[in-house]
Amino acid sequence: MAKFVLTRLEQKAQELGGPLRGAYVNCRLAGTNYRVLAELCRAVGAEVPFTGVAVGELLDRFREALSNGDSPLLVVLDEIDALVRRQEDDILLYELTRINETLRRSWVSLIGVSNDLHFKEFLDPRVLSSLSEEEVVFRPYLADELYDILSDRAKAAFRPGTLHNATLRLCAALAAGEHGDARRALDLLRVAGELAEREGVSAVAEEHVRLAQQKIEQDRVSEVLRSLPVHSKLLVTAVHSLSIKLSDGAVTGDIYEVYNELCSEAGIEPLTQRRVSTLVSELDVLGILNARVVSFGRYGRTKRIRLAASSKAIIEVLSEDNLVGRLLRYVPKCLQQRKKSS
DNA sequence: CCTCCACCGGAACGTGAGGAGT
DNA sequence: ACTCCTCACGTTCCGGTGGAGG
Repeated sequence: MAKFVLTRLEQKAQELGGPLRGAYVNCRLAGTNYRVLAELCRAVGAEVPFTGVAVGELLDRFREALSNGDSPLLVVLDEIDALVRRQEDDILLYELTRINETLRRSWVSLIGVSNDLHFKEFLDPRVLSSLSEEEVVFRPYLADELYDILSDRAKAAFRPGTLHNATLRLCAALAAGEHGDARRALDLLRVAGELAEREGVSAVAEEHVRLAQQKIEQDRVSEVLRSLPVHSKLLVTAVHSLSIKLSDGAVTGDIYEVYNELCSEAGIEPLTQRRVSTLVSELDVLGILNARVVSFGRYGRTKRIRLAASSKAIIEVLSEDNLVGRLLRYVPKCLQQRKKSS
């Protein structure tokens, strides 16, 4: 969205004869200060390597490339909160807000986009004050608005009569229920359309939308599972094999034990429990696992971990991996012992 | 009310890969 | 060839903690 406005703005500026350059960076995707800055450099035509140069050096190059051109630069930092979160190192934002003091012919405008309304609390006060901030809050789309957007697009993409009103309403309602994300609603409609087409039916029904929703989620999960590093795959395998016996979720200790067994079975050096703990948290965020801190009082405090992805998807995707695949049917020793003792 | 379990999760630090500049 | 950068991924160390049981 911000991207779209940015290109429109550039066009408009062109028409009016006041050149304007735009740079769009998604901070969460970029990941670090360095890479955000590197993208900004590229946007103004300075070639930089993806690693290897000091941040200060990048800043110099950025500054130089800017003062060579004489059109102002509009910088859009999407998901800017990702940049601010890891405290202490908001040098980049600080420098950006002060960069105009050293430029003569051009200047920089900064737009930060964030879904988190409170991210400003984490900002360095110096940054906050020099950002003569103007705040615009967009609320998420409501179902009705999504419906309007959808039916507008649908006119172009679907033949008349192939799309029921109720179908559109459902797409809009489902997407509004999540985060009011228009892209999500459009995806839903597109996939539902594809499903109906594959079935050879003439109209997209509500049922297709529900199927589409499932399919989108399944595809996402499979994709994530596939691209996981070995240790994470082993962890998922461990949780999976434990979930068969322990219906109400295993705890960190159990999982780490099984994970260790799997590692020696695969001939891999196991990671520390601390490391495993953060991997589990990451898998939680990705929606593969479900980890919740629980306390058993006297008997300690730990995380209860269970599968969030379907067992079917896990077996399907992980058997593609020839190292992890053959461990899927492995029955952990500690489970056998437990069966005897109970 | 205090203890103490079984971990949690922050912080600092180490290592090796990928690359620039000289 | 050598020094200097960043980043990803791990390890080590350690203070913190909810609540059952004494």
